[in-house]
Order: sequence, then structure tokens, then C-alpha cells
Amino acid sequence: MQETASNEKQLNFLEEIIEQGLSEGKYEAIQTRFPPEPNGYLHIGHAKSICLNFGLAKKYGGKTNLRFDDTNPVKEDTEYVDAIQEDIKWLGFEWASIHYASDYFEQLYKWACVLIEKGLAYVDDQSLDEIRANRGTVTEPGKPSPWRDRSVEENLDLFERMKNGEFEDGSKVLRAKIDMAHPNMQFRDPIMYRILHANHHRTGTKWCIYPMYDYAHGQSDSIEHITHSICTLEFDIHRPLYDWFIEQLGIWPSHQYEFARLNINYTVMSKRKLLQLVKEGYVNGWDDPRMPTICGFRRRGYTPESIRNFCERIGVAKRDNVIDYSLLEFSLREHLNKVAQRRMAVLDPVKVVIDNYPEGQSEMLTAVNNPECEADGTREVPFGRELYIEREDFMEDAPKKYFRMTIGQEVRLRYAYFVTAQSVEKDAEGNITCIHCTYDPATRGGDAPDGRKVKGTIHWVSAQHAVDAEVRMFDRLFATEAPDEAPEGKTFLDNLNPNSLTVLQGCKLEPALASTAISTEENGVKAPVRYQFERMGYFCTDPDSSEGHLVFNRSCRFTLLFLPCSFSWQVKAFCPQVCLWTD
RNA sequence: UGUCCAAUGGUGUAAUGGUAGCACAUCUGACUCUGGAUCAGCCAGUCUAGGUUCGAGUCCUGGUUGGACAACCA
Repeated sequence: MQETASNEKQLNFLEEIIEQGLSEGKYEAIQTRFPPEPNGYLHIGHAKSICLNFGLAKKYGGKTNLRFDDTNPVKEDTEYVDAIQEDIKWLGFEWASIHYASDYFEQLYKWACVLIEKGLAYVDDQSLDEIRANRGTVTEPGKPSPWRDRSVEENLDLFERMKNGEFEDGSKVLRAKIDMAHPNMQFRDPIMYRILHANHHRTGTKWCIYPMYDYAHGQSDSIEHITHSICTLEFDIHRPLYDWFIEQLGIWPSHQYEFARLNINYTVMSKRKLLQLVKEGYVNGWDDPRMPTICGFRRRGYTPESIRNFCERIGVAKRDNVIDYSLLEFSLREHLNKVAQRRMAVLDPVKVVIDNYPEGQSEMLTAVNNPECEADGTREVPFGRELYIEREDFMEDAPKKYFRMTIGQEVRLRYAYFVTAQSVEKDAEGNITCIHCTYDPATRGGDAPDGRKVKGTIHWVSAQHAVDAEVRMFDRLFATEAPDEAPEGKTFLDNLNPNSLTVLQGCKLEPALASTAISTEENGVKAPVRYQFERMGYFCTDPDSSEGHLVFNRSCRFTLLFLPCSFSWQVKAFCPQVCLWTD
């Protein structure tokens, strides 16, 4: 109890700012916003921002708007608008209202005229290159534009004609008139408007001038009375400009606060790079289960809870950070362990024949659906003379600590019987094609009446009743911890993990899975159905499944198993780090 | 050689001038009809030099290191 009490006092820096403002009466309730640009799909870094913006408002009884920052028509598209809304909903958040920066174009235009009238903005005829050259560098001051001192009347006239489409793209811009020698580059007469004869996803061809981020964002916040405009660190240096526009316009004072963006090792978090992976076919779309996108994690089998818990756990601060991928997987396992029903599935099957089990006989055995949730009940699993077990669960020459099946060692078939391997059949190459066992009928259900114990329990599927499936095994998309750091002449693409996807065919599932739903609805969004395949990890249905052809994705494996000197398919293909460790 | 931001175990994050705590990772052990889960435990930290103070991770100054800013992107 005291623990929780003291934990509640441990606020992050944003909560402190909010609580202080609340107690000082700066605002009655907080208002936040999540402002994505609809130019790509949301990724786990956005999830952090979403959890912050929506979470903070929720915690303090405030509201959160969804606002599309759509001020650059050449990059934006309604496809992204729809996907973004779906992802936010799926994560379990609701916006108070939905807005578009483009809704404010008219107001923004009027305010620009106000600044011109105050002598704080001017139309610049310089070319892109001239503007760039005259901006100076971080250590040298810039040079004023020759057009900097045009009259208010001329500026007003020119700006209106810009709006009316009289000029070509790039021929003129509207600039704030601040200080070309300012040590903060953002203040060297920042561009407010550029001419873009482009079709906008919402306003069509109504406008041919579009506001820049710095001129649009703060004013949009102000219009919506956003009390806390929370953004990432790279905008820190923009804050003085954010404040400047609001102050000069004398409008409702929103304030900006910055936090450090999320980085996770073994992955990239830039929209540009994610787009490249999709466009150039390194992955199969934005929702490829290897992608760090929200829709990718959804298809991978992640739950909204697991992502929210992850975002809670990583905390928020102003220092750069790189989170271990393992923390994400921990959050997933933690949740799935509680909610995922268990099933038996043999991914790399080898045939087992129980020689003393009557031919042609089969029976039903009872298995627990989820030991963590009694309400999930039990199911019946068919058992017969011929079974499949994991190839990895049998070893001819086993070391002492190998508890699974080997000649003469009794093991338990989960929920079924104790069996003992007697002999094997092999093909010409020496591969095991069949294992012959004997079983003890007295151990039905998995316990011996005489109280004898076995060290190992393995999963199995009745050969006669097995359902075939395809299973996609994923490993990390990148082979290196910091994929962005590529040596001279290389790019992040050179850091891709060539073994990030392995497709297994002919996997054998217990028949209960034949009737599984392929998808379910979660927070109003279509999501996969998730299972734990006993001893193998967490898996979920993939939408590529069709009638008679089930496809499962591996969401994550369990924490690394102890695999003494075994060099099986599993180790080789999916646990390169284990190979090193057991070598 | 400018302006701004930041430095706490391997990785994150608390401690708000008063015992440096928590989580993940790693390792050990216990238990188990999943080598899962669970439980217990180990290892490990305040960038540096001064200053203020009875007392500094916290305040001040210098240094060091890392990051952001020179798109008509956001």
C-alpha cells in the first residue's frame, strides 16, 4: 500500500508541469493534441506520443484532439489519414474531436496579412538557392534579402496575388521579418508560405500557397486552445519561434513542451526509411509483421495493452535513449501469458508410433486452455497410435541434461501418457523418419499412479487428426543494434537481417485449431486471434489464411530455452545468438 | 567554432537539499504435466573539476561527452 502511495508521487516531468499549472490555476483542464502528418503509417515511436498525449489528458480529466498536420499536399494522402485513425482506435484511445490544419488555411491567411500589416512579414522574390545562401551558417550571420524592405501595401498586394495563383512555384515566398543575424537559425526570417500548385487531399485546388510547419502548428494549437503542445526534442529550437508568432498575433497562448523520441535497438524509426523498406520491397507492406509500425505489430500479434504497457514502462524524459527490444517483447509475453489460450502445434514434425497402442484406436484427452485463466476451461484433444512430435524433442545421443525423448528415457506426452522411445527408423541419408515408442496405459492423463516422475514433458499432435498449416517465423528485421549507423559507402539497408523471415510449411496443428477464427474485432479494428503454442511461443492467425490453408505468425518466442548442444532447425534458423552460446 | 537541450548500473527510469530505488537484460537457486509461467537471490550506477551547504545525484561555475538547428519537410 505504501509502495503504491510513494509510486504515485513519482511523476514524469510533463506530469509535474501539468500538476503545477493545475494547482496554480493556469488552466481548468488540460487540452492536448496528437498531430500526425498523413504522409506515412504510424510506428511505435508515434505510439509513445499517442500514449503521452491521450494518457496525460485522460489522467488529468482533459481532452485530446486528433489533428492532421496536412500542410504539404505533395506528400500527403487520405490512405494515411484512414490508417492513422484505425491505429489510434486500436490502441484504445478516443479523440475529443478531429481536425485538420487545412481547416485553418483561411484563418492562417488572414493572420499572415496581419503580420504583413505590422511590418513583420514580407514577400521575398529570391530563389531557393539565394535564400539558402543568404541564410548564413550556424556560425556566420545571414544577409538580408534585397526585398526585405518592401512596403506594406506592396507586400499585401503580392501576397494576395500569390494566393490567387499569379506566380509560379518557387518564384516567391512569404517570410517573417525577424533577424537575419540571429544565433538561432529559426529566427533568420523563416519562411511562412510557399507556392505549391498541387492538389491537396482535402482542399483540392482551392489553395496554391501553403503554410510551413512553424507558421501553422502553433496557430492551430492556439485555435484549439491546446494547453500542452507536446512534441519531440528536435522542435525544442523551434519553441521561441512558436511563441513569437503567438505573441505577435496576440492570440490564445498555447505552450510547447518537448520530450525525447523513442528509439529501439535493432530497428529504424524514421518514416522515410520505413517508406523505403515498403516501396523497394524489403518487406511485404506497411503491416509486415517485422515492421515497427503499429499495424505491423498488430499483425505480428501484439496487443494494445502490451504496447500501452511498454510505453508506460519506458517512461519519458528529455535525454536521448535507446530501449532494448527485449522490453517490448517482455510486455507482450506478460500480457499474452495471461490471455492467450494454449494449443499444441508441432512445427517441425517427426512421426512417432506407439507400438503397444491398439491399431485403429483413438481417444479424447482433456487439455487445459489457459492455466492462467480458469474460466477459459478445457478442450478435448484426440490421441492415437501415430503422432507427430517436434524433431527437436528427440535425440539419439543425448547429453545427461537432455530431459526430452531419447532411447530408453521415459517422458510425458502433455495431457496424455508416459512414453519411452525404443528404436528409430532412418532414411538413406540417416535422417530419422520414425520413432517407435511404448506407452504405459496406467498413466492416462499424464500422471503415474505409482507416483513416479519424469523430467520432461513434450507436446504432440495426433497424426490422424492433425491439421496442416503454414507458420511464418520472424526474427529481427535488422542484424545490427543500431541499423542507422552504417559504415562509409553503406546504408541502413546493408544492416538488414537476411534471415528475418522463415516460412515453415506442413506444420501439424491440433484439430481444435481447424475451426479457429481468422480475425477478431479489437477496439473496433480487425485484429488477429492469438494463441500460445505450448513450449514454442506465441502465435497468431494471419489474414493470408484461406479456406483449408491456415497461416500463423510467430509473435515472439519464450525467453531463451536451455538447448544443450542441440543444433536443430530451431536453433540454426531462429536463434543465431544461441548458436554462439552453445558452440 | 554560434544558439539550444541533455548527462544516474548493460538498457531505461525514479529520488524535487537528507538512507541512490524500480523495471528490463544477464547470472544463481527453488518450484512446475509448457526447459513456459511463478517465486527468491546475485551482479551492477550519480561524466569531470571546483564552489555553496551541517549535508549535493539534486543548487552555482568551468570543463568533457552526446544530441538538435543552416528543406520553399514535419
